Amino acid sequence: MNSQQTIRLAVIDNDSGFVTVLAKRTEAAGWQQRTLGGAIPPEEMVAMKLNALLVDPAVLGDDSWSYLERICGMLPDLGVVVCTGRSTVAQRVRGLRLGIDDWITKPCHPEEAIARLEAVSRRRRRARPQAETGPLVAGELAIRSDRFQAFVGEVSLDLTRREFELLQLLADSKGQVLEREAIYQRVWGYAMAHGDRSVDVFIRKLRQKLEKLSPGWGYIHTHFGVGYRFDPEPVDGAAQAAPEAAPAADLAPVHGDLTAA
Amino acid sequence: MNSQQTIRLAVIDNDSGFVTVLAKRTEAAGWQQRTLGGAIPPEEMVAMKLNALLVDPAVLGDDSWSYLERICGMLPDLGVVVCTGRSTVAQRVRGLRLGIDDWITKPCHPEEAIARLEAVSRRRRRARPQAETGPLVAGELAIRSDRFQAFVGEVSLDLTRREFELLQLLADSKGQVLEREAIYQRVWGYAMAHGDRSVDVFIRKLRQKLEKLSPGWGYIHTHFGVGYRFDPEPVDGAAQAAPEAAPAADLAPVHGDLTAA
DNA sequence: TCGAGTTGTGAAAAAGCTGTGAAAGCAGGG
DNA sequence: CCCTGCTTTCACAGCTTTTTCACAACTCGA
Repeated sequence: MNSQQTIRLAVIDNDSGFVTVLAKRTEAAGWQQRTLGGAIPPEEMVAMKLNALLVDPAVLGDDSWSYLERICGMLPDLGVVVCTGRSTVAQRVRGLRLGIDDWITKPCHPEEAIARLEAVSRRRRRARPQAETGPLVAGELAIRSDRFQAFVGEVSLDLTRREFELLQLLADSKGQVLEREAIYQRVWGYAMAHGDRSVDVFIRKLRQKLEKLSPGWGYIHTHFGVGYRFDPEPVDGAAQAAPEAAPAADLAPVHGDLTAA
Repeated sequence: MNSQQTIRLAVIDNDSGFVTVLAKRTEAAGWQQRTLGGAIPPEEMVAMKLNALLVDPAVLGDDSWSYLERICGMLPDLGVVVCTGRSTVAQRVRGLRLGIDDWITKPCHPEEAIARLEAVSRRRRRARPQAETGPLVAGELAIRSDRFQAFVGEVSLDLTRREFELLQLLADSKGQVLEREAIYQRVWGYAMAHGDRSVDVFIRKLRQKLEKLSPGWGYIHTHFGVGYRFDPEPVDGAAQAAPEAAPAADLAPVHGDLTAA
């Protein structure tokens, strides 16, 4: 299995130099990073589906402790790393006891911060292999990662592993256009050779299987010269009386979007 | 069940003062600590069922890196904390990348070391109080963990220990597809070597024994390229109903499972 | 409208996976 | 020390999936 799953990181810090450097490096590593100006409600964090959080309590103000405690309590899957200036042993111990995973002292090398974030989310992931994240619903489709399979109603699309991973990746970034290289990198796990058509071929297989079980819906859209975008929409064909099956998509906001404000 | 299960810690260090203080505190905290004079084979570590390891690579000699790598690779569930003297950022990053969970610099306060060890071995509190929930029933099968055995009616399947543990793991996650690596990790206790076929072989043995005492039921399903899924379903002896029509079990919502309660 | 560059398709070749039977290793009990 | 079960390893057959190819169909700018 792909061990290097992409990490979704949020940073709460106002040391712009540090944050910038960090952003550059995490991006190069293929992580998705979002910088926050300050504390945001735990609920929003949940929606962002983060793997890791790097935070300087100095910017949190007075009740940073209770905020951190709330975060750690409500997001047991989130790896939390504190990176701040001078601190006492007692403070660090208190933080770690409270649920924080690592505590780094500034100034620190961005590379080390990244390595520690990586270590922390590695451990978190291992501790809870596949949390009960309900199925991802899109159009008539239900994507269930506990089954490595997608369903229309009760019927399985009968996807192979790669097909499933591709579909999952696309659906995870619903609405976003993904370039072939990026898709290949994330599904296959290594760089795409020039001229490789694998992605196209698998897109076709997916479309075939989707069409067969869920005609009346268009799921995967081609962006010429760019890549593909997943966005379930009822096919506008006037002839289609079919799509009376409730588009459950809206009922289950399963996936928040990191890029969405 | 107690979420704070006692931690089994091993320490590889020769700073007797530090080790002694540490031992005193961990003992007070109810941990089981074992101090080792130097490197021991990863296999022995497996046997010790450790949760955490505190190690000063200085006492490991020259190939401390490869040793640590081996440990981290074979015992992914082990929390590894390095505690040593001066080090460069590059060394720390290398260590963390390699699988180490935390890296502390000496001199360090024992309390902080303990807090970090705790943070590192903190993991899901799985309230799996299999405290006599009675035998787990699936299809014609009754799995009785009190007997380390499965029965069809009164007849024992005559499972060996590994067979039983494998069956129990699968049945515990009924309906879920488990990957080989995950299965191996949880039944054998350490990471699966690439190309190891043990899981497949045991699946075959289970299938044989199940088939013999409970023909007419299919229990273990193969997911090509992924792993196996336990889901008892009556086998349609003659060419019967549609093959792909999902059995009722599949329709159940992903969350709560009434039969488990 | 033309042409270079892209994407969709079908099918064959190559690679990879799983089921199986059997032999080789191992550990505990006579 | 030998026996006896249990576990691991091996080699191979049969299948499934993935990759590769050659072409047709299509898009977009000149």
